[in-house]
Amino acid sequence: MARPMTPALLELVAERFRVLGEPARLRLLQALRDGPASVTRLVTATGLTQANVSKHLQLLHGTGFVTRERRGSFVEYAIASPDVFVLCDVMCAQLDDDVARRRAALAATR
Amino acid sequence: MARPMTPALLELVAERFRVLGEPARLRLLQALRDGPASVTRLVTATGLTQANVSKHLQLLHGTGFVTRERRGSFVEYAIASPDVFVLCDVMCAQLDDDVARRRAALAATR
DNA sequence: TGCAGATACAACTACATGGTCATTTGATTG
DNA sequence: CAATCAAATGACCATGTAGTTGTATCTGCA
Repeated sequence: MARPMTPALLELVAERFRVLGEPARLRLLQALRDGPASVTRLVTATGLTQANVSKHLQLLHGTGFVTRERRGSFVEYAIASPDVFVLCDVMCAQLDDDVARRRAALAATR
Repeated sequence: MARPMTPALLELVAERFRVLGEPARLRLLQALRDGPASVTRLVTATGLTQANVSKHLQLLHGTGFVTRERRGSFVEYAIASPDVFVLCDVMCAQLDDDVARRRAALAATR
């Protein structure tokens, strides 16, 4: 956030965070970590319904988190950039820190 | 995302992304970047209503993004860890990349 | 104790969105 | 062209939540 950060820019950033703020979409990204996959492949991998997966993929693709490519009658989706996982890793680290902090705070009151 | 990533863990990560997926909350974090501030200070800084700011701060505090401390009759909120801004920076970078990619794709079809 | 400012909270409305179902579009093959 | 499989789309419902309004709680002070 080094730049001016206009409301419009802020909304764009928020939108991207919101896209990652859904367990189903995180599962899809996680599934794609092993490599590109078709929709049906992702359906079986995640246990979600086809329509549901398709919708989430539209969002992920619309925000540029995944790429889309036709392969015959299939459509292959793939991680656009490994940076997504950096975000997830930072989140996980913060999560751990937060848990530790809570535990410490709890211990202090005991 | 190096760990097992159970559904419960995934939900926790998603929750944190969702908290950052709101322009109002990003504005609050941005305002806190200059240092700790009371609720009223944040109200004037952001132009949001008091109740609204209070609610958002509850969420940010509940997820550990900000700390809370009473100072007399005021309550001072502060950034819990600068890591939040790392997340925002990565998002901004991805945003730029995505824009560039779109521009390139557009140019290719021209 | 009573008042005033600061913050939190509850109830409510409006809107966005996740999930499902049914249908449609697109591509392959016979 | 007909049949079939893959993927996308539209309609719909249910839920979550941002924002507002009004009120309650808490603190400091006269």
